[in-house]
Amino acid sequence: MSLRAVLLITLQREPGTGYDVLQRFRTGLAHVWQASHQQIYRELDKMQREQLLSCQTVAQYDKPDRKVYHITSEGIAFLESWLASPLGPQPVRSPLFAKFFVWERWPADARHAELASLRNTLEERMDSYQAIESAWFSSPDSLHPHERAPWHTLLLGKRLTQTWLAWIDEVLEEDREAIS
Amino acid sequence: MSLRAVLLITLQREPGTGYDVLQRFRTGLAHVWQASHQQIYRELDKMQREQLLSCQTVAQYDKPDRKVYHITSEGIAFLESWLASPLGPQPVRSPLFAKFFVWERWPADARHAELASLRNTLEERMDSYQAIESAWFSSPDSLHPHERAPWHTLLLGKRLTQTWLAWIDEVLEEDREAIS
DNA sequence: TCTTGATATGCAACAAGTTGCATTTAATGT
DNA sequence: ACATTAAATGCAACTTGTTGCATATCAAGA
Repeated sequence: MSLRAVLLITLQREPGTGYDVLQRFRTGLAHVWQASHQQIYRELDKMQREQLLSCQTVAQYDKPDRKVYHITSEGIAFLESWLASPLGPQPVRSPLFAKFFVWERWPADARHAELASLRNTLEERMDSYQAIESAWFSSPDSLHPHERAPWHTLLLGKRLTQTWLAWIDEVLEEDREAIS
Repeated sequence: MSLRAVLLITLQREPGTGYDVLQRFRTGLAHVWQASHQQIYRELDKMQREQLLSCQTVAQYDKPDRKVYHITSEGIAFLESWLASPLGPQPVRSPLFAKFFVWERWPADARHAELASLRNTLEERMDSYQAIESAWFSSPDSLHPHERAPWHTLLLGKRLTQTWLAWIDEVLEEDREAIS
């Protein structure tokens, strides 16, 4: 249900195609939602059939058509009711922690590769958050109240990522000491 | 795939029934994995059919049978190969952050209810982590190296939860100021 | 006594997300 | 000249997770 809501949120700000949404998920919405193109296209199509979105097909000579989706009044109603109803707790599912639980069976080289690659992912994530911050929230004090809210989420995203990074470094350090 | 691995991990430590696993997910594994009883029962059954687990049906007079699952050598092989292969990044999906993106459309009372209930969930989570720590890791310095690893994950879980709590309080505070 | 909650298991239908495949055009790099 | 990447869309099959329902026993509390 949340994918729908996120699609409505971004299309309400600005109408666009499936591909446009995919790009937004990769850039300005990177810390909010990620989905594959298949999922996006399928959901947009379904939402159009359910009247939450309307679609203008823009023909382009010698190129495949662009399908530009717009939110409808039904879509707005759906979004408002989604906003009004509480989310309910998200289940904890951490395969990495599971691996830590069987540390003794986890081969050292696989462990190091895993943690190094995770560290890398987190640093890239940090960079992308930083990029979003520079692009949209360079002077937080002069933001309108409703612009401050998304800025806060970015702040939390950064803090959580930093907490992870610090922890990984501690674990790697302890592992190095244990070997020596 | 990760649910399978988690089931193998806990059943390798100690054989048990679906219900047993459900209890472990609610207590000692609360910061690692959570799943509903339906999911657990179905997956255990499937894994038995695929020879990753064996099952002893223990009849109990006047009570429904207990199905005790044990890991097989194939199950161990599966687990080892899961441990050896890297996890790949988990997609970011945060419906709460999405709500923050449309702050201006998010009714104030729904917002407060949402944040208060999340705060509550996080504090309960913190308590359950604390309970796990007291029960299993009361003296971290005297733990064996492979016992320290799961303790580390608990530490990270606590830190992440605390980061969330601090952030929520900041947001609530700013919101109160904005109203006054 | 009656109800609630814990123990213990399961089916069926559905929703959400992944993986693999497939197409066309244009631009850019080797 | 050839290969790759980006732009742009989609289908089909599969896996994973949720929701609603259903069953039976036992203990404890109102």
